[in-house]
Amino acid sequence: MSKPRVIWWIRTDLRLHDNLALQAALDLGPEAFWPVWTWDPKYVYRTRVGCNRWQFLTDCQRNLSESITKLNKKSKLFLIREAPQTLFPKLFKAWKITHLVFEKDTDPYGKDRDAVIIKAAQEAGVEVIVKHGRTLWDSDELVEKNHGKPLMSISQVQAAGLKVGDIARPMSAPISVPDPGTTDMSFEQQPSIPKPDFQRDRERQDKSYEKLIGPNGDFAVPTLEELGIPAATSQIRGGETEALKQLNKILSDKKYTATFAKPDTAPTAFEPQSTTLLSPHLHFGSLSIREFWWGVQNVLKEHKGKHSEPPTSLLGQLLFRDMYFGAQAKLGYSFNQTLYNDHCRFVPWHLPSRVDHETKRVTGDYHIDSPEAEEWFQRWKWGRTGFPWIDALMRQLRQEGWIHHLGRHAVACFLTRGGCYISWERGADVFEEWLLDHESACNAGNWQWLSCTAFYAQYYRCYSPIVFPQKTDKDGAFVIRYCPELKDLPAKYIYEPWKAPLQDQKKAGVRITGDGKDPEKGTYPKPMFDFSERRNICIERMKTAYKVNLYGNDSKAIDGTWKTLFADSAEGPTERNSFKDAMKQDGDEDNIQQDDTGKGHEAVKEKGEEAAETDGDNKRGDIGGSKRKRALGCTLDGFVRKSKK
DNA sequence: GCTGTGTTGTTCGT
DNA sequence: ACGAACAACACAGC
Repeated sequence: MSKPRVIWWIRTDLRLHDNLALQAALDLGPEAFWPVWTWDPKYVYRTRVGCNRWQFLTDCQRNLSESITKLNKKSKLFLIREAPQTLFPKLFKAWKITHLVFEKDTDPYGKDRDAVIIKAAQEAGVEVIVKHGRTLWDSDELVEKNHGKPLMSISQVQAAGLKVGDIARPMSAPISVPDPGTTDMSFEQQPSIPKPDFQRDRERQDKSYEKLIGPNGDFAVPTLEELGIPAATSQIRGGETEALKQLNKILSDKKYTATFAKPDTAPTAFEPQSTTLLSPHLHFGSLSIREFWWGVQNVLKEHKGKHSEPPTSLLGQLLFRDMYFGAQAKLGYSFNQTLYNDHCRFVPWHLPSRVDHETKRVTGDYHIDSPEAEEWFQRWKWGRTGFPWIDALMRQLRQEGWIHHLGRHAVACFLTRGGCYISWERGADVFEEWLLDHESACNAGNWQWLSCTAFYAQYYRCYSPIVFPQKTDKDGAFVIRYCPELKDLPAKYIYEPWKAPLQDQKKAGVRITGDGKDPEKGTYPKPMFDFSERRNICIERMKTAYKVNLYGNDSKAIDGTWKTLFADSAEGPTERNSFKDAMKQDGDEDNIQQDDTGKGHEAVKEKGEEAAETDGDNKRGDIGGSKRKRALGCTLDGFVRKSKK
């Protein structure tokens, strides 16, 4: 038998340290060894990824490629611009591959894709080696030890984890890698079909597929320029080198590491942030979860005095991550949506997802059942709600790709059960696009947690956008950083600027006016509703939803007959009007839309959703951001661009 | 069936 | 600063 010719297929493990798949590949003693990344159109076009995460991903790829080259001048990350499903069969033949090695992926698409590749490899006589690696325990084993059920609580994770076994100690990075063999690419590239393109940030046509191995014929990592994506606005950078530096910084502060308690960290802190900022590295695998786990364990072993415990400790945070992976492992695609999800409570939120009942999956489009809710959603997304705490967080999310965990709680509660009564799936879509650390399992899980549809049920505990931030930031330094137009307002009004007398507004050079749709310079919008009124309405409705007690897989939830069960829970219009009257005091027109028929109101659609609904007539690039938002008569996007500077 | 606890609420009292 | 009431869910352990 000839010596192994091995492809190390990298997807979720952009690192050299503690890499089980890499080690398994090297253990084969290959005569030829290629580190390969396939440029999957599913990610390039069909996953919502903002400019900051594109930057972070390509940072990780470039850093890994450089690190490989340091080990062997002839080697690097071979980034090939084609879908793995069509590429690998050709590559197996052209490079005479004997083994394909990769880290086990966890999300439903990843599992489907890998099943296709494994089959193709077997047909080509290529041996496949799959190594679990990106979670503490293999999520499928965790489910098995949890009696075949999804992991829904931290105690279940701890119990099942004990049964699965010890968490492996991290391995160090290899000191050398074998030469690659031929890099002959004399086969046809299967053209990629870009439509529909979910990338709202894409400014120009994507060119990353123009040549199979890149514009210079060197397998290089694509630039944002090639992708047609504008420069990142975040300062946070990716790569294994960065990740290990950051981890060491955290671990060298032994007291911080040993006594970390999540609920006590401040969501208003910045530089340094009160949490580790390691989650994006866990997502892309530029940091090994075991390196993190055992690094903390080593500090705990030496620490004298009290240390924190799960679930609030650093290790507890990692356990929560495994919990969400363990829920998704069992529930599959349904975990990321309400309908057909038998563990997600059905709540008749506004703006619910459309579902394809054939595939039982969401289409990416949604029902605009209430124009008012759609407007609230847009104002939430673009940081123009008129609640400075919420707006500052949403602007931070967009600019930095990161917000503190408790900040995520605040905006998620506000959008769903504690304010807007809008489907958590709308919020999850926005987080998917903008978060550097977006992880589909954690995102879906946390949104269900915060919306009290799974994992958590105390819906009467509701975050106030005024009181909550005051606990850690009385003067609103955090708000002022992201809403600088409020910087000269007296501190006592910083979380409720609409209460500032006109004289104070004048002195501060800001007018609290307008509905956030077309903000004039020197203004900050009025709040889009009375918060305590909305909180009461939401809690009432949650109570009803809990009483009705439907889950996402219930036929009544799916076929729409749930409506009869919620008949007496309509919103009281009188309450709302009292707030609107109050807001008219200074003579400004109150523009909160009250178009109950929806007539004359052009629905705003997300780019990909629009394309998904129509039958593909849209030319790519036709659906520009500004055009899309003009449909609402709304120049929020204009505000966004301005604020980027 | 009862009781205590659950990573991360708010308001009001002392 | 701390504790209780608010109005009240789910689950584990007994």
